[in-house]
Amino acid sequence: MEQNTQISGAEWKIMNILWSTSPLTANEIINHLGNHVNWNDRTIRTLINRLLKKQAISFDKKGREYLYYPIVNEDECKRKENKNFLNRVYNGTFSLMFAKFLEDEAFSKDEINDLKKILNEKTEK
Amino acid sequence: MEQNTQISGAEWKIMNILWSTSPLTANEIINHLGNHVNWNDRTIRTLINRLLKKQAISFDKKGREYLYYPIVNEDECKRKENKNFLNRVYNGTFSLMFAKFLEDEAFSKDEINDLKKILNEKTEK
DNA sequence: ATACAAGTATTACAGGTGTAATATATAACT
DNA sequence: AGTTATATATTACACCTGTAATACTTGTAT
Repeated sequence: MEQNTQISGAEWKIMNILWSTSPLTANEIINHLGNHVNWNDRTIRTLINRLLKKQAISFDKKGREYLYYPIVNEDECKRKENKNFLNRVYNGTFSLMFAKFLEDEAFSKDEINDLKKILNEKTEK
Repeated sequence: MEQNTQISGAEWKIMNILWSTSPLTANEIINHLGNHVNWNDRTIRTLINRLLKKQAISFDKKGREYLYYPIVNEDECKRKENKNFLNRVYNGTFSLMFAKFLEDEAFSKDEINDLKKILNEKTEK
């Protein structure tokens, strides 16, 4: 994917599915999405085609179907989105963002402990 | 602002300025932005007008100038953006997002301690 | 070999966005 | 009071997005 092309909100749903399971046919993608969203099949196929055009995914042929798989790196895309979001909303200040998330989201004790563990691991390195 | 209207990436820059300092004239906004971005004055005025139309900001007249100020709540907007971002990129799983941010961003010891403090405060409540 | 079902490819269309340029109104100076 | 400099308001335009519908192709069953 050209470094300036961008994955749109709707397209992210598809990328996340393909990053977690691939390759998948269009129909399989549609089925996976069935649980989460309420889009027309046509719409999903449009999004798949846009991702192809953006060179975020590619495919191999299997009979008359295509088997789609990501060709952009998940970590890299998420990193880029993180950065954009942080800059856009919080002028790049992570602790501001973090504080606001914690304010609003409800976390169980376990989840908070997980976060602490993640932080501690970071500290040790 | 209607709850379905959205603040665009470029518009966020202006909202963040007005949330931190207001009211401001268009020229003052342009000056504040001068430090951060490289937009034509015309562009900035367009964005101000779009925010007016979206009823995210309003103004009082001062002579021939307008004094702009936000009329949407900062916390609420950021909360909404947080939620959208988290859902879009991480399927709503905060710890995934958190881990990835920590992976990629460079933090000083002090910053990490800040984060820990924020977490501890959350725990105590 | 042919028709059809089921894929893929192309086209549609309105509203949002980045990025300005042009037009209009008016406070203020002479 | 008329002119002008400077604000604001309107218009422009191409690309992106959400959301499909329609057209085209082709593997496969008869």
